[in-house]
Amino acid sequence: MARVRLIDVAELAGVSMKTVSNVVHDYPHVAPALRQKVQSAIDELGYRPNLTARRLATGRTGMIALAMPEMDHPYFSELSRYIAEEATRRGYRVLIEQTLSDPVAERAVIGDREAGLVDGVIFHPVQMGTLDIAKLAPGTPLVLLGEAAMPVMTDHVMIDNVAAALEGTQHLLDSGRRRIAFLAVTDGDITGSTTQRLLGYQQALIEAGLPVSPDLVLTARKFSAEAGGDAITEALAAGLEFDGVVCRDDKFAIGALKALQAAGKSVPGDVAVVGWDDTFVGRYTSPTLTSVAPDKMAIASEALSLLEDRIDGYQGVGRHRIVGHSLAVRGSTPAS
Amino acid sequence: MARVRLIDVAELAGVSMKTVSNVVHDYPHVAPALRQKVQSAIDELGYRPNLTARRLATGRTGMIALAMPEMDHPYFSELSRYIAEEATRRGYRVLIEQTLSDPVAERAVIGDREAGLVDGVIFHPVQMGTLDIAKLAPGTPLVLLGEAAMPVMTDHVMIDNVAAALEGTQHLLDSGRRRIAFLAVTDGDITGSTTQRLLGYQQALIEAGLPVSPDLVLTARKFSAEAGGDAITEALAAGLEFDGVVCRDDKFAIGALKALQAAGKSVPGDVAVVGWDDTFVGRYTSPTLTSVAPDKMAIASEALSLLEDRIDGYQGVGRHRIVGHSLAVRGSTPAS
DNA sequence: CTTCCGGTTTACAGCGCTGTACATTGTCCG
DNA sequence: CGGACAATGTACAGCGCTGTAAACCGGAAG
Repeated sequence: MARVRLIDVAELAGVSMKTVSNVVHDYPHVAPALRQKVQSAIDELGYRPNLTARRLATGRTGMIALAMPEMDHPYFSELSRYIAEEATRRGYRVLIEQTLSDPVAERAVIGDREAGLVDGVIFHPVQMGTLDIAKLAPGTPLVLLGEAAMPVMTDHVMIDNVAAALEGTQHLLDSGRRRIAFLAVTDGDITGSTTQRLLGYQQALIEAGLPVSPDLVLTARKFSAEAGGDAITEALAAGLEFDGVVCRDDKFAIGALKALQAAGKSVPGDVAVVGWDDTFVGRYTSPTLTSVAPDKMAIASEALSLLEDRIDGYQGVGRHRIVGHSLAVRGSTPAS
Repeated sequence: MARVRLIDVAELAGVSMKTVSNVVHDYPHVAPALRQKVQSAIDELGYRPNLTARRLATGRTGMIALAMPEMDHPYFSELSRYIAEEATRRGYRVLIEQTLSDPVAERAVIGDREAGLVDGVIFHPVQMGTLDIAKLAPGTPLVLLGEAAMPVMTDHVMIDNVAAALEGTQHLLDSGRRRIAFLAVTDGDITGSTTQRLLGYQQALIEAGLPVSPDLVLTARKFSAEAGGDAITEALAAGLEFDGVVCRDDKFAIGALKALQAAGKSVPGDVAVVGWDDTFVGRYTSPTLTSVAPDKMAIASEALSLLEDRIDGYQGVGRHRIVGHSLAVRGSTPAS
């Protein structure tokens, strides 16, 4: 079962290696008869081109890296799916790179000690600032995902967080809610996401002529459903009154749902809840979860198309694509 | 920003390419002074080895492919995470290959037209039989995941489905349930999983001296939460009585939970529910979901270690590893 | 009949790295 | 002081493929 090489095929067919290569690549100027003969030789030997060698010769790997915090976070796994599909469509393979939000791992993703592995990188940073990123990756084609503030030299895809938060909050206002909490800011949260979402939330309140009360902006220990639930429980225990919650994250929303029910509050009767990311889980909580829904498919296709430009040699300044979002209205908010 | 090559470093340091290579690889027999000099040259030029070239020279790619039906199915995304972590630990990178349960895509995974891309493949087949697989991949190091019936030539990792189903059913029996349904068999389900789980379910009933009633084995249209829920709703409408449900899948269980509640049944009061796979979602349903919990981390590490053997040249017949499982008891079943 | 031309095909030099075989140097004994 | 041996270092041939430049060939044009 020794590997069959191009030259083996060439010898069997009695032609040069290059001709075989041309047949493999469907190069048009090959005489039909020869093409036929070469093809049979290929079939007979079961020849399969060695991609590594091809890569070394062409300098292209046909692979992109997808670097995300966690494969099994619903938002990222859903996004990965679309990116994998879009990449396949465009003829790329996807290498996964799980950073687990670790700064060292994030740095490794782009400042990798090795090179020539992938043609480009799609990266959802958590810890790294855009400046670090730009410094480490001056050459690599790169597209950033998420809410990192406008990088200067790097392409970037996101949704309009302010507008989305505004709409989510508005949805609660429309159904008559007046005391709406925001869940939550987190210590050490250096992502811009929270800030922007909080901004949209405040803007909606202001537009409705309502006061923006700092009490209503809750704080959570960390990013998890439990921590979100605890924040709600504590707020309730402290006597805070609210009839709606806008969450920066479905995980927080799920925690909130549980905590509210545990405290005897009905959802959405007493308190309505809006989540964020429209993940799979929200369809199976009870009640089901109303959630801001980024257009994940659009994120995937925009990211790939920006990346492909860069791979093809585009050198301009960072481009920023805002893709669409909507509000998936479900059981955790009353029909407005 | 031209690429820096090994030879550039060698020239700057005034040594041979191979010595630079030795320094890069921490080969022990290099004189400290020389090592130092080479290292500075590396740093000065910012040299980064070209992996593609290395691969061509060594014949090893340091990558494995992970082929799964869907990246965003909770079970698979959780498993992917562990596999990605384990692979990183062992120095491999992971290429994802999403089959979407499509027979053509599955075939492509192993019978790929190209070669030399990865050192090995971890594959969770859905459509392909083990015979097809063996035929297509006579040379590639390969490890199968899931319940494909004992492949002869291929390594394989799974949990003991019969035992796990038995335990899940027993758990319901222990709490006094006597009419336990199985959710569900599906038309065109050619996976062995359902069969084995059904077997364990029946065995538990027999051991408890209970009749095995075909009525209690429900049928679902397809694999989805909705279809699972519908099956329950229909059974209820047809007047079927049951006080427990063992589900072959968390998705079915989630659908069942919703359908039972919609029909006014309390869970676990009237009907207790056991799911399968212990996915993330089950922690956030209400009630939370008791579920058979395969040891996913063990699956990942066993799979990698079998695969590594094969990559290292092991040629024996297929080995079969049964890894552990447990029952994650939560709110959908009464404490027994 | 020769020339020219475009479509075909070939030979061969890399792509950047590593493994092998061999050369060199230094050290330790007898 | 010479020889044996280990420790270091080098030269160079590939790994399998593709790009380039050049050769080839049959027919249309002159």
